[in-house]
Amino acid sequence: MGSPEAERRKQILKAAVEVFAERGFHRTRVSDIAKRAGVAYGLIYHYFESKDAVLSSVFDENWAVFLKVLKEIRDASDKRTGEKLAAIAELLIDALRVTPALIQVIIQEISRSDRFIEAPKIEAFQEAFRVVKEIIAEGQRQGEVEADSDPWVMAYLFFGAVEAVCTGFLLEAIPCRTEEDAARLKRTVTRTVLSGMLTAAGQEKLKPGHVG
Amino acid sequence: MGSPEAERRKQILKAAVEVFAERGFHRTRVSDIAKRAGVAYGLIYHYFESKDAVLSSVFDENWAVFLKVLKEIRDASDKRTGEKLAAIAELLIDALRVTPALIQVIIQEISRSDRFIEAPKIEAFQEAFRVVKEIIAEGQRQGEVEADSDPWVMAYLFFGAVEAVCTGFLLEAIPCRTEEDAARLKRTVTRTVLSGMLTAAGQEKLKPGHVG
DNA sequence: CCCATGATTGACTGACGAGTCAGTCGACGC
DNA sequence: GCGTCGACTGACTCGTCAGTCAATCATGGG
Repeated sequence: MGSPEAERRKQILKAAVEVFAERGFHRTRVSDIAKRAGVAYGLIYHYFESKDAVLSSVFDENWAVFLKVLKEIRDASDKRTGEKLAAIAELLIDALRVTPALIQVIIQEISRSDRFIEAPKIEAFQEAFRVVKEIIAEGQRQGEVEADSDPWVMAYLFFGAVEAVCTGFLLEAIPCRTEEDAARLKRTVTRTVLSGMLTAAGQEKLKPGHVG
Repeated sequence: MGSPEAERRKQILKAAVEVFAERGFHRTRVSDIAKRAGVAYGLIYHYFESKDAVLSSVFDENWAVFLKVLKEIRDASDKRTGEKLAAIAELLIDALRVTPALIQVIIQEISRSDRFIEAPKIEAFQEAFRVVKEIIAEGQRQGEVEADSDPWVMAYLFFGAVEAVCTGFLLEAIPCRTEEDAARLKRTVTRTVLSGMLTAAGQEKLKPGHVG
């Protein structure tokens, strides 16, 4: 369970994610976070430098985990390119169903928003894109991905498509409550996005359902 | 050129788009807009109800134009599904090159951001998605688009992919300064995204370069 | 039992910036 | 010339938080 200090910290971050998702970062007051977490106003400043730092921590700590998994997928030698990309899409769709508020905060308050333009967050985002680009570029070398498209652009297309689905879900335009919803969504996303990127060779031997 | 009043209004909106793109909506003060437009602070309030109303006008007026073109594309009886979707992608990529600041503001400050969750903007966005969905659904009826994927989800995938490319450009990760850049980008986007959605039949007779 | 250390509290302050408004200026009709 | 009307000005007001800090409480060690 970690030290009681670490628990308090988590408790505050959890509350912050909730209220950020509900009202947006700018409209939530620090007092809202404190109220939701059941702690005094001032305590927030015992654990965090500023309101911005709270949002930053939400992002940094979760994005690091995401990046780690992303790199594991990239380096999995037993997976083909299509499977790797499908795994990423599935990872994100699962995350969406399990922790929608967190995904919403990351999408709405960080990837988007003026804050975006700020320094180290861009770098963190780019790193994820870079990993996807590397998977795609490797796939091109293996003849599994269309060779004459820019892997950077494809990486953006891939991420963007998945992100849009997340947004659609958050807007309640795309249902994804149940396992079945999620499975169907994964199938549509992987089939549509991947079959546009993979060559015929790249589509062989994929698990049924991934493409086709 | 319109009445001098209308010109003043445009002048303020133009300045607003510029500073919103540079600093983000929340970080720009009304005085920044006034300074950039070369008018007095108070004049902003002669033409607009509030700072929010300025952003709202930026969106409303430009989105209406976009929607109009979108519907024309949908209703063009001389175009096949693939061509229609390609036309939309090309429209957006051109807009990106011609008015990057405007696109940035629409993406960052409206489609994203907490503001999003607010009332009539969602509806406006959904309307665009709906038009794309209608194009796709019609394509499915014609046998030009994969029949067993949800047209809504595909519409989101399509838009999201294009939007991500715009974001990549704004981040300077994807170059799109010259005509050649734009042409290459259009080709990659249409080829990748469309070939994932279209059936073999739907890919026949497309202009070379669109898919393939 | 007492003190020290650090978590915890919440009333308070100070800055910032949206929106107001009393007044100026220039054009135009009479 | 003179008055009116509306564009235009920018100093000021006023609410809203982010962030501070002095005081309190819980603990564990001596």
